[in-house]
Amino acid sequence: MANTSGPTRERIFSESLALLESKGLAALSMRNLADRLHIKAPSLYKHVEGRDEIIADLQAYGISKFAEAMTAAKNSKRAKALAYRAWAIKNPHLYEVTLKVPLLRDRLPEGLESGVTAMIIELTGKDHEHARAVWGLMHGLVDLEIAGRFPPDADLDKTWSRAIQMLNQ
Amino acid sequence: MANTSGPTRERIFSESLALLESKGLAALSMRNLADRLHIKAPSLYKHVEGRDEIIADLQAYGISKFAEAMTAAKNSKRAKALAYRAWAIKNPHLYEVTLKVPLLRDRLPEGLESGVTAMIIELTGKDHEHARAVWGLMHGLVDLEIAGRFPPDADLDKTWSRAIQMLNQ
DNA sequence: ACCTGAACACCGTTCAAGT
DNA sequence: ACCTGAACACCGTTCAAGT
Repeated sequence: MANTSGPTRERIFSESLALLESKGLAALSMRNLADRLHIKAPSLYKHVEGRDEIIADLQAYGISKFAEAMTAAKNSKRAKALAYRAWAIKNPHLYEVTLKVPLLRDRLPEGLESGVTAMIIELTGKDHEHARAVWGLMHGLVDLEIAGRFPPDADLDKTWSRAIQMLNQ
Repeated sequence: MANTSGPTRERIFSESLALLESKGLAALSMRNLADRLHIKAPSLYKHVEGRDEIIADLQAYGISKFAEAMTAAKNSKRAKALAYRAWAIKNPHLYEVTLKVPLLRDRLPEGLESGVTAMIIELTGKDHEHARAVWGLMHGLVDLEIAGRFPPDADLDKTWSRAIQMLNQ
C-alpha cells in the first residue's frame, strides 16, 4: 500500500483546488485527481459522493474568497468595481467554477449565496434592480475579457472607467 | 446500405443545429449526430474535419442570426437592448455556443465577428469604450439570467429598465 | 474502513479494411 | 467516394472482491 493513512476529505479538497488552479476545470477529472492522491479513481467515492460534491466545495471556496476580496477593497464604487475585475482576472478558474457551471445550491453552505448577493446590493447603496444591473455589468465585462472577446488593442482600463461612470446613473 | 446518397455537408449542419437547439451543446456529440444521420461516427470525418468545424458553423450561424435580430429591432436604445435580451432568451443554446465556448476565429467567415462588433458600436452611437461597456452590461445580464443566478422573485423586466437608464450615461 | 480491478456507458478521433 | 468495425485514450460511476 502506497498510503498508510489514505487521503482525507481535506486532502481531496486541496488537491482538487491545486488541479483547478493549475490546469483548469476540464482537467479536474476524477482520474487526474486520484492520480495526485496516489489512489485509483473509484476509491474517491469512499470519501466523496461524486464529482459534483468536489465542484460544490470549490464553488463555496471561490464565493467566500471573492467575498473576502470585495470586503477588503476600499469603500468606493470605483475601488469595488476594480476589485471585482482584479479578483476575477487573477482567479479565472475559480471565477469559472462559480459562474460558468451550474451552481450546486443543494450542496452549498446555508446562506452563502444570499450573503454575497446581499453584499453586492449593499455596496451599490441602491435598490435591488440597480444592484442587479451593476452585477450584470461587472460580470459581463469580466466574462468577455476572460473569453478573449474584446479585440487585442482594446483599452479595457478605459472601458472599465466608462463602465464605472454608468454606475452612478 | 441505409443511405443511397449519404449525408451532405448541409444535412450535417442542419442536424447539428436541430440537436443543439433541442438538447443543448453537451448532447451534440459526434455519436449522437451520426445516429441522426443513420451513419456511424467515424463516417462524419469524411465530410468534416472534426467537432470543432461543426461548432464553428453553429457559431457563424448564431452570430448572423443574432445580427439579423438586432438589425430588425426598432432603432432606439431601449428597443435594441430588449431585442438583445429577447433573442438570447429565445435562443439560449445558440447564445451559449457563440459566447460560452471559445470562438473558433480561424474557421469563421472573414469579417463576421468584426462586422457584429462594428454594429454594436454603431448602435450605441458613441465611442468604443461606451459600446464595450454596453455589451458587457447586456451580456452579463443575459448570462446571469440564463444561468439562473437571480433569485426567482427578481423582476428582471425592471432590472432591464434600470440597466437601459444606465446606457445613456 | 479503505482500496482495487473490472466493467458499463459515454467522449473525440484514427485507421485499416471493405464496397 | 463513402462507410464500417475495431481500436486508442479519455470521461463519471458502480460493484464485487480483497485487506
